[in-house]
Order: sequence, then C-alpha cells, then structure tokens
Amino acid sequence: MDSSSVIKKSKSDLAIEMGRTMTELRNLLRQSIQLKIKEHGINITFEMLEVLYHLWQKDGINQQEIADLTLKDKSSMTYMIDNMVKRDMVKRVEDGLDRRNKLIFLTETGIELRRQLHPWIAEVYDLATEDFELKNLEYGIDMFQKMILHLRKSNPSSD
Amino acid sequence: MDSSSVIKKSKSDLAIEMGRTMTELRNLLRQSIQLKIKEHGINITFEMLEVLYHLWQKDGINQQEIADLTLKDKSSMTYMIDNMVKRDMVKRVEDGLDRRNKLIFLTETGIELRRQLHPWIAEVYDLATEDFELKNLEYGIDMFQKMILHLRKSNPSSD
DNA sequence: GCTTGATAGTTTGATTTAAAACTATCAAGT
DNA sequence: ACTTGATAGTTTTAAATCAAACTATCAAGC
Repeated sequence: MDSSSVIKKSKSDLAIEMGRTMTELRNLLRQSIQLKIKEHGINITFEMLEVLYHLWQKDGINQQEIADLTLKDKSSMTYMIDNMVKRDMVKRVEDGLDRRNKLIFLTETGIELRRQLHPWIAEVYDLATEDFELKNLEYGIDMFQKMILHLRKSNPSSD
Repeated sequence: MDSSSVIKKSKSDLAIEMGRTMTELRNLLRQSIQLKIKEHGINITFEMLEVLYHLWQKDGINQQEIADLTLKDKSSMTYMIDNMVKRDMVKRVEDGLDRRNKLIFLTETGIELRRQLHPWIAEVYDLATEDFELKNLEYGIDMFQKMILHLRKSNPSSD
C-alpha cells in the first residue's frame, strides 16, 4: 500500500485529477446522449435537453429560474429560449402578476418530446451507474457539496 | 431510512443530480481560479492555464496530445495555441521525425508563469478539499472512472 | 406619491467550443 | 513503388458562453 515503488500523489494533485475525471465524465455523458438523439434523427442540442428536463418537472417557470437550474447565465438563457421558441418546443408568456417575468411553457411538441427523450437519458445514466449502489451516488454528491461549500465560504460572491 | 415521509429518488435521478452538482463544482473551481488570476493582474484565461499545466509536466508535446489531456477538440486547440503563441507563452516547432506534428514548447515566459500560478491552483484545490482524506478523493476518482468505463463500453467510438 | 435598490430580461461583443470538410503526412501491406 | 487507412493540423461554420451595459418593472421606506 505504501510501497516505495508507488508514486505518492499529494492531495491537490488528486483533486486536480478528480477535476479532470469529472470533466471527462461530463463530456462523455453529453456525447452519449447527443449520439442517441442523433441516431433517432431529432433536431435538438444537449443544452436544450437540459432546459427541457427542468420544464418537464415544473412547467411555466421564468428564465432566471431556468438559468439557475441549469447553471448558466441569464443572457445565455435569452439566446437559448429564443432558439427553442423558433423550434416550437416552448413558448414565452408574460406574467400578469409580475411583468418583469417571462414564463416559459412547453408547447405540445415540447411535451411530446418527453416521451421519446426521457427514457434515453435515463438509459444513459443507468448504464453509467450500472453496478453502483444508491449510497455510492449519495456519497459522491455529498463530497461535491462539501467542496462547493468550502469554495463559497472563501468566495461568497459566487452564486 | 425508508420512512414514508422521505421522497424516494431513483438511481438515475440521483445520477442526474450528481451530474448537476459536478457541473456546479467545476464552474466554481474555474471561477475561483480565474478570480485569483485576475486579482494578481495576469492576462491569461483558465483554459490556457489548463494547457500550461500539462506543459509544465511534459514540455514539447503535440497539439493532439494536449487536446486529449485537456479533453478538448483538436480544432479548439489550434485556436488556443494560436492565442498562446501571440501572448508569447508557447512556441510551435515542426517535428522533424513526423512532419504532421507541431510540437509545443514553453517559452521563457511560459516557464516563468509556473512559479506564480502553480501555488494558486494548489491553493484553490486545497481549500476545496480542506477536510478530506486522500481516500475520499480516491474513492471519487474511482467512481468516475467506473462510470467512464461503462459508457465507453457501449460507445467505443468515444476517445 | 417618490426615491432607491433589487430583479428580470435583452443586447452587444468577445471568447470558447465542437463538428465537418479539408490538406498533408505517415505507415502498413501488397 | 502504390494503394489504403490512419493521424495531425487547419479552416469554416454554428452554437454556446459570460460580462457589462442597458431597459423595464417591482417593492420598500420615506
């Protein structure tokens, strides 16, 4: 275990390695899902799918809320929603109660897409976590959230 | 543990949640490091730093290898290296042994940057992993690599 | 009511990214 | 030598990204 033939890595080396592995996994997940979408000849990007995913769970939220959920800037969201409106997946509706808001609702097309796409997403994630226990995943999530807390503590500006 | 008052999440729900947390952490790491760079008035992006990081460990590799290490497309690397050459951090050298390759070497400036930047990177990662044991990190890396293996198995094209 | 600060969305500009089509080069088998 | 397939790099194009400056609206306190 501590044999001299094994190169010893420092904690920050390991942390950097974990960051890299994390990115590799995320790229691969995107790639796998995008491949599956393409195989079925659907004209939609991975990023749009991320937005749809949240709308399927809660329809009629505003752009800022979607931006928070997808961890993107609100200006990116203007661009994204524009694009999704063009492709008739969602529609913008003025909020009568607060006229600053534009509420985003799924169109029939957007609702219909769920039937096709949701199983594929689940399939990819299930494949990735094939031989995992629930508690493995919980452990991972917990570790990340701890790291996020540490970083936020020293950099409170970051929401 | 299995109380009816607790909402039960499926494995793929948890996997998706982990994906989100992962992205949040990555954004935050980038943000923290970029802030630190900016505080010290250095004109360099996080992405360039990632390239430098690998060159500091092994100088004189080709663009494709850097792309693999940083998990980016080779066309992104053309753009990136162009930019870094302009800022005199690296130089392109034709490989006499294989004329397809352009070997990337650090300039004096690029070497010098290590002294300043490396401690900051380590500092951010150390902060993030403050109260972690080495084995926590190893556990996380191991979990990611398993997931990557599963995905690659079913999608061998993805290098 | 009016001011002040916060919030939602947009626009603009610059950067980063990947996919696809392309050129050049190498390497292996015939 | 010659073909064939693989590999490295570039160019082009379309998406996606964020920061900063801007408009419109709300909400709280005076």
